[in-house]
Amino acid sequence: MISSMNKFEQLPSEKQARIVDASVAEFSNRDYETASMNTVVERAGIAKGSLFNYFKSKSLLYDHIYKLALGEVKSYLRKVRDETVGLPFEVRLTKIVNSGVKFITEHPRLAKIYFRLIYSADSPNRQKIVSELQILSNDYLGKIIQDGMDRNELDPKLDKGQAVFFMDSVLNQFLKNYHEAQSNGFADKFNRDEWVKGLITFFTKGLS
Amino acid sequence: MISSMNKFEQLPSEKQARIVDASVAEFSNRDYETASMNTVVERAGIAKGSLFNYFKSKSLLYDHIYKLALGEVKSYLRKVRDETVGLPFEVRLTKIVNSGVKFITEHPRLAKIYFRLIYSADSPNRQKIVSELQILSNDYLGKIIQDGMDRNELDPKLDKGQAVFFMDSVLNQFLKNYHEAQSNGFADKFNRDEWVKGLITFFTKGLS
DNA sequence: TATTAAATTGACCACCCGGTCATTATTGAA
DNA sequence: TTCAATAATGACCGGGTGGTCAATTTAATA
Repeated sequence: MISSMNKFEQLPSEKQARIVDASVAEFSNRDYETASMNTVVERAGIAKGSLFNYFKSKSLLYDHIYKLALGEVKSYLRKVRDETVGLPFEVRLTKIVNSGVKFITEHPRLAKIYFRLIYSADSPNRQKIVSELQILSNDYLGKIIQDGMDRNELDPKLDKGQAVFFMDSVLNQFLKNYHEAQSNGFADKFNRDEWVKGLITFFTKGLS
Repeated sequence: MISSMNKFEQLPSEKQARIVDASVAEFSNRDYETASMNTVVERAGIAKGSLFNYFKSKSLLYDHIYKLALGEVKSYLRKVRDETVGLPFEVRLTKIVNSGVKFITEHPRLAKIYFRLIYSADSPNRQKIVSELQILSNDYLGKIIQDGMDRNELDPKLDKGQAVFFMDSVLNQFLKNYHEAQSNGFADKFNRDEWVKGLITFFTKGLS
């Protein structure tokens, strides 16, 4: 099967990089509807017709870009999970949070696309993407939680679906705030270690 | 001082209602940038010039509408807090969640505007609004938590700011999901009591 | 080098946007 | 009933959008 973005993949990689960079820049600072193909071609230094030759529509370009962002997120998560197999729940969680922070620091624009994806109401195919992410998250955090239950670090009678949801909510919101603080220059006001400690305590012991 | 929306306030209330209804409809199903003044005037059955006579700009109309939504949210929250003064933490929390669910059911469009406000990245004055909401939330949940600490139901050494953040993240995300499930017709798949019980247990005892 | 095939270009299209303002319709006082 | 003040109207404006395509440049073949 010939992919619909074959044309793009066959471009010299330097040109691909310019286009990806311009698209990431645009989709990270405007939401999907507002992002402009004109701006992308200007930044990339190519003609509009060329971009529409490589990607048949704005929506297909967006597909390429958000999948790229998600792929990077997944790679960070997979890495930290595999590196911490067998370690206690609290240690793993700490490393996961720190890995999230690292991702945000190293790929702030991809992070913004990721947060737009999970929090905004109007990306194309949003419903499909969100439910894919839920499965991903259930799988990922689900395994971490299951390991914790197997080691008797977590309550074995936990509703795993709920537990995943709770952790996911707090972790994403924390990282989103961290990301905003960082891109506003307030990152120093964030005592990260205090927050990570607080998160762990909250997850394991609650508020009482 | 003569308010800039004096013109609007002096309209016959039936006309006001039509305009508010049309605006709420539009701002609830498109985000700020994408929402169309043309659509609003069509729905409201008035001329475009009239709308711009009542509100000098799209942004001022949006101000009016989101303040209306926030006011309604606040009124629900204030009511349930005042009605539960002196009750145990868990009971209060349960009633707060149920009140949130009630709000979503009774005002689904205002709920959508509220969630857009707190989760989307691109409303006008977003930074200002979000920090106002943080203060509000700190005040509101802060008091609930403080009461819990005073009754020795919660750890008196809690970092209250963190505790508010954690609860806020989970509660908002839960209500947002509930709202989406409801507007997609999947509300019956949501065993609300199970979730409320899970939330309370998570907040008080954590996952272990 | 001559010829053909493929890639690149940007002017152009129809459409929609927020906002304006001269014109028209409505109102209330004399 | 006249007339001035006010309210309502919608055609119109400049500008931006995603997308197209005939014309041109570049690359490959012979």
